[in-house]
Amino acid sequence: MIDEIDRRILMILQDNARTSNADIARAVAMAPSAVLERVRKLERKGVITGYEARIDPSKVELDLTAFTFVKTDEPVGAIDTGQQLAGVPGVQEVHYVAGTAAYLIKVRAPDTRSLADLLKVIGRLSTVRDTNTTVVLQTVKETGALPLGALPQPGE
Amino acid sequence: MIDEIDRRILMILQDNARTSNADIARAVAMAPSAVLERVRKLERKGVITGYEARIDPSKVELDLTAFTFVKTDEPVGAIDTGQQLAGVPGVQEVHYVAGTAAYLIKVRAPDTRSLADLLKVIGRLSTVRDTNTTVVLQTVKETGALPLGALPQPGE
DNA sequence: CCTGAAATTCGAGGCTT
DNA sequence: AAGCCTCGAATTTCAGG
Repeated sequence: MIDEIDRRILMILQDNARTSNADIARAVAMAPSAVLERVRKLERKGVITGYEARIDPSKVELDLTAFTFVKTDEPVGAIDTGQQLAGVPGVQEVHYVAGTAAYLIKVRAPDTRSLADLLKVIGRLSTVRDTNTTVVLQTVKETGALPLGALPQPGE
Repeated sequence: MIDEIDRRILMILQDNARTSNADIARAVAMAPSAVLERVRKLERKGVITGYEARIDPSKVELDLTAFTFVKTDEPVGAIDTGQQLAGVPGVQEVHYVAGTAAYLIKVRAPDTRSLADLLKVIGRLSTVRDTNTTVVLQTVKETGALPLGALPQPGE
């Protein structure tokens, strides 16, 4: 379904979504229009789901990152609460995780006061039992790029 | 430093990094070249740090997402271990978090076996004391887009 | 996957504040 | 100096073969 050339195109676009077709074409030794055709097909197949500009949070007054475990009352399998959490401004990610029915969410806020407000909004949702927040002090690495190349070897 | 037009441009590019200058120009009622000039300046100032293509993990055999707390021995303030963690293939994010000297990392793998391999590699790092992994069962929302618009209001 | 025409990019240069 | 505009050659993108 996805051949070696597609993988190389995906790696290039993950690294820089604005790489020109001409440059990609040179890298994979094809005509620019053929590259474009492959990219469009990858988009249609849902392999590429979009293109995002990455913004430095500190440059737009969003210095606070936090991860919050949200425990809920809802029946196992339902993700109603998840949808509600996803709709709260400042919530970047919502993952349903193993263990006690809970979500792990990633949150951005300008400061601790805003974070408190955000957690208050979440705490008010009817199915939310409690929350447990871990504040990030420093982010060493942060990328959406998937490991399309080599994965770690067991080693032994 | 960043005016209202810049904010609108950033919002558009966060949503779709490949939006043409012509389209952005229409949206903000300016000439395309002026938009380009602003984008270049935002890049130079470090506000825009890059452009990433988003790929559906399930379409490239990466169905497993996990968050792992990594406790270390290293002195407070050092992020040496963090750099090492960032270099492990499959590790997307590395955050130094409050509490006991620990990192929270986000990890991608094709399956549980690969995840185990990855955790084995991490466990072998000399400064790593132990790890605690939470596996994601379902991802409801996942975006790198920052909340540039409205943030949640306290409400009361 | 390649060729050719319409749309877009993005630099140069000029105008206004 | 800073910001926007118009203009035109290089590039991107789409239709068709």
